[in-house]
Amino acid sequence: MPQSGKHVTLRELAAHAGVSRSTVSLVLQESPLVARRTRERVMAAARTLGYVYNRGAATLRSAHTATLGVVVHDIANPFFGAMVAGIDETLQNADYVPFLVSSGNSVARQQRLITRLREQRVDALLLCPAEATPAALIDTIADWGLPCIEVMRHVGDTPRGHYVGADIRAGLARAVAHLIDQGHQRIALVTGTGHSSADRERMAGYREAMQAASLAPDIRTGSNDLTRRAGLVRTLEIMKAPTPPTALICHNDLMALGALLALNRLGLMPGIDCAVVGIDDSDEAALGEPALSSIATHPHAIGQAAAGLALACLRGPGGDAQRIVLDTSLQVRASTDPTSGHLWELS
Amino acid sequence: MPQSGKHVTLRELAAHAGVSRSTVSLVLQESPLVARRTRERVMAAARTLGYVYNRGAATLRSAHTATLGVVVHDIANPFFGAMVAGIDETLQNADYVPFLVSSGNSVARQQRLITRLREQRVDALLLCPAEATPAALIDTIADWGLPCIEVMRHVGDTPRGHYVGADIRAGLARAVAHLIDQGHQRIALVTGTGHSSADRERMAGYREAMQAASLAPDIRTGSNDLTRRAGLVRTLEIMKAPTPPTALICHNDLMALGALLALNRLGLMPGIDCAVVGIDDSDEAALGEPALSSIATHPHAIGQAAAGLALACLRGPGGDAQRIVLDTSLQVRASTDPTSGHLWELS
DNA sequence: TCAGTGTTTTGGATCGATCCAAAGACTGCT
DNA sequence: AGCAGTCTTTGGATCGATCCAAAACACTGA
Repeated sequence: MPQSGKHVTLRELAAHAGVSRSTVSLVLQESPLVARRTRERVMAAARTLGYVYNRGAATLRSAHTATLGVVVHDIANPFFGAMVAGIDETLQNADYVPFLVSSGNSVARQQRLITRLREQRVDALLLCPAEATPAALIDTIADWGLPCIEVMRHVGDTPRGHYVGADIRAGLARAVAHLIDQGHQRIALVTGTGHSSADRERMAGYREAMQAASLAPDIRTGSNDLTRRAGLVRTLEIMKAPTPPTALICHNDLMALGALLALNRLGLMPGIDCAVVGIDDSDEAALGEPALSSIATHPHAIGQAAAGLALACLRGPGGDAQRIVLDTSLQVRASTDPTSGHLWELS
Repeated sequence: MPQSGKHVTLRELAAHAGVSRSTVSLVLQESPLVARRTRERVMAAARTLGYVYNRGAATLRSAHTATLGVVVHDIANPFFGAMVAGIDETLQNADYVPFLVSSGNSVARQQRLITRLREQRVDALLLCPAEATPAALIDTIADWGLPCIEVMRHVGDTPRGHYVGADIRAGLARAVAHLIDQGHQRIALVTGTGHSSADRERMAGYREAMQAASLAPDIRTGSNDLTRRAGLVRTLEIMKAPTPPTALICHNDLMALGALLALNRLGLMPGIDCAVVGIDDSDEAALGEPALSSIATHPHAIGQAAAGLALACLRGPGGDAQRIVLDTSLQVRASTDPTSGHLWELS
């Protein structure tokens, strides 16, 4: 059936079905106005002709593309992998398609990508901003009239517009409390440069909890490379001090897993000689040896929430900036509590 | 400068710059026909008005969207993370934008996604087909006149159209030879269902090499879940036989890392009691303890090659189906050769 | 000054859908 | 039959760019 060669147009489809273009258009939009029998006739014709809807043409008139821009700063990070899966799932039901691009944490690249997305006339933007993104960007995007939702990170001290994230602060408080419970006193926080909102949130939650327990905060900022390798290298560095920390809270699971590797190399027993906590509770956290304690941020749910919020913005322009902050929870495993045993989680 | 509210059109831009629409159009296409001074005037006007090119409108006339569809089967797999980064990079230079979608290895979902992409009139498709994709799909896509490049996997026995992949077969031969060299005889291949082309290629390379050495092949097929968790579970199963294999070649690094975890749990020393080889040489392979030997498939380069080939197809329709197969190499590390020492690779 | 040549610029038609106001078809009721 | 009230269908006009053939312009040399 599907004709090779040029595309079938709505006009031809109308001719074939013996109705007007307008009627066909209504059918394609699933309008309730058109009679059932007519709709069926048109659908049948569409099938036999191999008609493909041309969203670009529709966009020109209706100013709505059924696409969403998604900008992340590191596509290879498993957190974003899971988040994107959540986004995908939610959009799927609404027949939206995501344009997914990765800024590689470069502001210049992010700028170019956003321009590209704007040329494509995406209906909305989900943005995990690159570090050092100028605070004005969000206002600029708002000026453009492009709905934008910041995810997990935000530029400036507090989200200026819509925001979806996780309650990292509470998570950190819980993690610190747990470590203190386990008898730790020298608890360090290993994070990025300290300038991104994600870093600041971690630092705030950590600092509060430490101060509440009258312990001296020990924050180790570094580069914005937040990979396994960075976790490894930085832990090697940290642990060679004369009186190193006895517990590390790492910026994310990747770095925490790197920290575990470092401890191994140093001949230290993770969880016994030094406790390690990650953030994200990625799939790998539960599997390792020792299993990694982690603050669960539920990336899949965050992706769903963000996409859902975007769709809501598009349906009704609504009013105020929404701020969705999902709960976190602490998964205690062997890397902080050797007695937690080998409850291997094989689903 | 950027006006809030409605979009500036090319028409307004032309009026503001005191030239005709056609001239502006030529400027935007960077045509050499227009005089330098005119071009500058138009560019300046574009800046002051905050003009944004409307690619959708352009598409309607010129039948070319500057977008590429990219369909992978598991976005969370680090191989695809790196591959997508390579694609992104190459497209960036050509001002193309990728539509990235994930089929989750479901044929039905893949079908829907491809329809969505077709509605968006993507100029070409990069496809890592879901398992059990009907062989006819590639022909159908060709009938549509949509250039398509299969990546890493292909439907049917042999690629029907353009294909970019890695020489897995040679890699497997090398891996088997290396293991035999290390004195192994009971070498098992742990792979997916055995039905995807990726599986078949692994099996073929493995079988040849084993037969060449007069050893009995031992192929363990299973589900098409190719994750760390699957590697763990399946290795636990495999190793509880009375005379288990002494070496495992796993479908990818994720599964191999899972296998290492399993050996740990069983109290076996990876690399000594049982050797493990992965495929992909992902970032994590080099970092673990023991470090994982792996067949390097260079996902970044594959992404670049695939995107490059797609762009080439678009420039000149060219002729024959191209088949690009990149070399693989074997990275020997402690998981197969304990004497390889701790040459920790910290770049 | 003018024909000849090469360089720039231009208006009208066009791509494939949607929007809108108004026409047509049908029903039930007087 | 005539009319009001629904339910369906319809033909322009339109969105914002590109394409193309032809017009305008700028030189050059006779």
